[in-house]
Amino acid sequence: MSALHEDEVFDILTGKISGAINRTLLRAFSKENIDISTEQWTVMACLWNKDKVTQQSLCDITAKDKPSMTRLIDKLEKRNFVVRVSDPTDRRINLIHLTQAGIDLKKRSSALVKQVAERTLAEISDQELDLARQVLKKIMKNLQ
Amino acid sequence: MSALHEDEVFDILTGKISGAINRTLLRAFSKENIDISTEQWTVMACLWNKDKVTQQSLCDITAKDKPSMTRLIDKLEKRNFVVRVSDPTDRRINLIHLTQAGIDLKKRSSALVKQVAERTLAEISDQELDLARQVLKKIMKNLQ
DNA sequence: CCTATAAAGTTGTTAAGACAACCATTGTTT
DNA sequence: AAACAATGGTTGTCTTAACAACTTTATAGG
Repeated sequence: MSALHEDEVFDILTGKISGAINRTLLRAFSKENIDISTEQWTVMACLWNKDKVTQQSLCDITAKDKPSMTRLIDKLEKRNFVVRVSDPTDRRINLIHLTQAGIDLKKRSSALVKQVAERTLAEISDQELDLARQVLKKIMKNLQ
Repeated sequence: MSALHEDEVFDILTGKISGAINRTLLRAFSKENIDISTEQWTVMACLWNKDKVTQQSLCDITAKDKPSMTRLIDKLEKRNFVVRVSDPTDRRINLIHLTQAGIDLKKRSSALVKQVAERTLAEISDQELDLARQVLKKIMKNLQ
């Protein structure tokens, strides 16, 4: 009857789910000597999908704020996975370019990610997943 | 066909959902001059449900590690919402007791939390929510 | 023009999580 | 009883997130 199921909202709130996935993936990376955090990986995943974009657009996609992105990219640049390239037509803008090492990282990590995703979603049907996805979408929309 | 819907796993991974709920609630607290973080609130919520428990049991419930809990409780103690009480029968143990201020905080915050929860879950039927919950439960189980 | 405003990034501060190493106390095993 | 392991907490270090304040560059209005 009630629309409030506090325990479940609570679990999402505490980040139990995302935290658990995060830790699992991080351990998988470290086990394979891939020296990258999951946060850094999500930025890389954006770039593998579309390269040479602004920091701001990476913020929008990952729902992180600008300072967080600045520091993440600092670390990725230090590890030589990306470089900042100033946009000649608008000098406020940094376009983030993948390096060869950044491109190579995709191959090294994608098998691991697929493995973790499969383990995470085991025994969940496509139907169930679709429904869960719709609910999550509505929640995101409700929060703007 | 494929069980991999990477974009959605990705959203959970990035903590987009939990982050958005978190920020919304934090802003609601701060707007009402309730000086507490959402992480601190989740610990308080555990205590409102069951008082005088060990730090370890709070770790288990919130899925945080011991150092994180030590520091969260440091902060809650500094704000006078809880006190550490040494267990006389086992001197390794701190039992975390709510103070009167800690008890009072529940009333001040619960309306806000209910409001945010309602906004978060708007236009989502009980059926949908149940299904989503089952999926999340399976995911948690898959990750141990 | 030129002033105001907005956008893109950076820096500073504080809070939090992960991990390892550690201390104190209790339980167990001979 | 003594050595050992296990449990409950704390501290140290590194990484990350949120928010505010700031710099630089571009755009819009008068």
